[in-house]
Amino acid sequence: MTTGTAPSASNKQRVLVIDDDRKLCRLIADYLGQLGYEVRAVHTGPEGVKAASDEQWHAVILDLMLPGMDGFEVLKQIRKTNDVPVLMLTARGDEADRIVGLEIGADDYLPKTFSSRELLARLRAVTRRVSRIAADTHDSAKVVVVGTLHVNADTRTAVLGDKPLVLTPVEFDLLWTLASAKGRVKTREQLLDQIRDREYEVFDRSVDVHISALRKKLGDDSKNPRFIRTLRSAGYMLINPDA
Amino acid sequence: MTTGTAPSASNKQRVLVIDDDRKLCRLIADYLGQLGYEVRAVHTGPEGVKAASDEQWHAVILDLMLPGMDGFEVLKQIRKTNDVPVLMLTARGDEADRIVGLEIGADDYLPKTFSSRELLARLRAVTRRVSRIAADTHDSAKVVVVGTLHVNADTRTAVLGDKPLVLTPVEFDLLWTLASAKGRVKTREQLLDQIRDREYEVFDRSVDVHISALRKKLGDDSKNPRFIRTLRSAGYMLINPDA
DNA sequence: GAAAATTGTTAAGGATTCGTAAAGCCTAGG
DNA sequence: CCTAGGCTTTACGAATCCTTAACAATTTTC
Repeated sequence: MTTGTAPSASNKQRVLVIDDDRKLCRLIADYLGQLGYEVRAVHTGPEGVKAASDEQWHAVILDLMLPGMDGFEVLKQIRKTNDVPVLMLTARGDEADRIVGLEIGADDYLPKTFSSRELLARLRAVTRRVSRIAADTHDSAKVVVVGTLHVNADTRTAVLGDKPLVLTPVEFDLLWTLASAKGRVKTREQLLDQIRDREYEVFDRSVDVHISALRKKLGDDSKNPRFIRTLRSAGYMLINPDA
Repeated sequence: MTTGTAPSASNKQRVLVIDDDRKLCRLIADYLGQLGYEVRAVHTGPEGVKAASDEQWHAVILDLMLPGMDGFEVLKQIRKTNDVPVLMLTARGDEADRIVGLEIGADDYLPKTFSSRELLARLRAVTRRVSRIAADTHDSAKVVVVGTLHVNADTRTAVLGDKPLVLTPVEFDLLWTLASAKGRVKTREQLLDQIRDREYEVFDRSVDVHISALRKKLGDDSKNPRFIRTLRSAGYMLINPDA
C-alpha cells in the first residue's frame, strides 16, 4: 500500500515573510506562531526568491518596499517557478502599487497598518481559495519543481531536464517525499514511514539502497550531490542545485 | 456539483453584479462590457442568490448593503451551492465588514470608491487562478474524449472510433471514473469506492479483473497500453494515446 | 592513527504485484 | 426452481522489485 499523496510532512501551514523590517517580521512570526503557523522571515529580495523556490510554502507575505531588489521583481521571479499564494504589503491607499501587484500575479494585498485579525483573515481567505479550487478541479497542484527536476504525483512521473526518469514505485515515493519537503531534512524513519508500511530498525539499510539507486538515475554523485544531500546521522534532503 | 468555473457557451467572461444602486451597476456594466465581459445586474439579495445558482458565472460582485436580505446572508446562500469567486463591495476603510466577509468565504473586496482600473485588476486577480487551474478540466462535462474514445455519462455509453462498446455496469463506471480523471492516477481503493459500495482489502483483485475485461474490449494491450496504463503499486490511469 | 560508526554500492533470491483464465456465487427474471 | 448474466474470488504464471547481506569507502571518536 502506498501513501504517495501526502502533500507535506507536517500539517502546519508554512508561511514565508519577505520584509526588511525585522520588527514587523518578528511581530508577524509571533502572532502567526501562536496560532500554529510555521513562519520563516527573510530580509532581502534574493533571499526571498531563493526560499520560495527552495522550499514548499502555503503562503508568502511580501513587502513591496525592499532594499536592493524591488518587490515587484521578487514577485515576478517567484511566479516563474511557483504558484504559491502571495500577499503583498503596501502602504495604505497606494492604489497604483496594488493594481500593478495584482496584475503581475499577487493574490491579495495587506495595508502596512494591518491589524492582526485582518492579517489572519486575509491569509485564510487566500489559502482557502487555493484549496477550494484544488478540491474543485481535483487538481491539488501535485507538482514540485527543483531546478530542472520536475516531480508529478498525479502521473507519478519525474522528469530531469527533458528526460523522463524511469523509477520503481518506492523510488518514486521516496523522491516525492523528499521533494515535498525540499530544503528540509527527512530522517530515514520518516522516509520509511511514508514510503512503506514498515517499522524502522536502526540497522535497516533499505532506504540507503534506494537513495543510492535514485542518485544513480538522477546522475547524482553522493560525494558532491546536486540533488540529494546526505546529512550524517540525520537523514537525507533534496536541495536546489542552482543556489 | 456546481463550480462556477465551467466554461459557458461563448468564451466571454460572465460577471454577475448584485447591487441595488442601479447607477453603479450601469457603470460597472458599461466599463466591463467595453472590455468584452458579459455583465448582468440584479438588485435584490434573493434575485442574486437565484441567479448565482441558476447560471454559471466567472465572478460575482456583491454589495454588502442591500435592502431586505443583507449581503453576508447572500454570500452564505451562494456558498451553499457555489464556489464562484465573490468580490464584496464595502465602504472604504470598513475593516470589520471586510474581515467578516473574507471569513465567510468572499474572495476579495472592493472599496465602494474603486477606480475602474482597480475593479479590473481585482477581477482578473480573482479569476486568474481559477481559469489557470481549471483550463483543462471540464469538470461538469458529461462527455470525456480520449483520443478516439468517447465516454458519455448521460447515456452511459462508450464509443471507440465508430464502434460502440458493450460494457457491463461496473465496467462503465470504472471507465467513467478513469475518464473523468484522465491523466491522473486512481488507486484501486478510489476506484472501488466510486464504482461499488465496498470496502477495499489489499488482497482484493476485482478491480484488476474488471480492468482486464475493459482492456480486452478496448483492444488494449496491458504491456503496452493505448488507454489504460498500470502504475505499479499505485493504481490505474487513463492516458491520451496521441500525446 | 586505529577503532568505531556511518554511509555507499553491488548482487542475489525471496517477496510483491499484476494479468488473466476459470470457477464460484449472487441476483433478477422467468 | 432454473437460468443467465455479471461480479467476485481463486489460482497460477510471469514480471518486477525490495530487502538483505556483504564489503568498500568515508567520517567521527578516542
